[in-house]
Amino acid sequence: MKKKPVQYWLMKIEPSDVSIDDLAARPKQSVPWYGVRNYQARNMMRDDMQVGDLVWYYHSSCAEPGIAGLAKISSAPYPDPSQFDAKSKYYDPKSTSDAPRWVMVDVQLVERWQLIPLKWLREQAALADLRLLARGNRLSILPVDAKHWHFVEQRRVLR
DNA sequence: GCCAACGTTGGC
DNA sequence: GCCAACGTTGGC
Repeated sequence: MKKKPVQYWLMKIEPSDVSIDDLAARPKQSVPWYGVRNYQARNMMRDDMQVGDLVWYYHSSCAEPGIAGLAKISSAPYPDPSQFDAKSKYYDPKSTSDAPRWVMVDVQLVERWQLIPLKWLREQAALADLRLLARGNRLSILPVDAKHWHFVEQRRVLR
């Protein structure tokens, strides 16, 4: 595949599953992003992500939703083994090893941040069209525009 | 191909 | 726990 310039992503995870502190404590500070069962999110991992792309590690479904830190894509896409595990809640009986339906990537910690609350993001006029903030957004993986990325990069430490 | 029913997400 | 929004499923 042709190498693209670095791209930016937001990936949601429940901190009760793997919080940023859990990530920091893991071997290689890396986590396999298993369990995605949404075609749009899968397609982004399979077709668009490149090793080295940067990621906002986002805590969702918790008391303080927000961006918990910076991570990066640390592997090419590969089949998600949980789709073949009949005991897994992510088991997909329609998927075969010849034609795996679900893929995943590895995500590695770059830097823990002081949490950037969702509430703060919503207050920034420059982020008005950030996809995370769009009404009814439920996708667990979202692309982030460079302009939004850089805005947060400049402002997050000045809050 | 339509669309109602259902399950899930995720903020509050 | 509530509920709006959305994706998926399956009957027709």
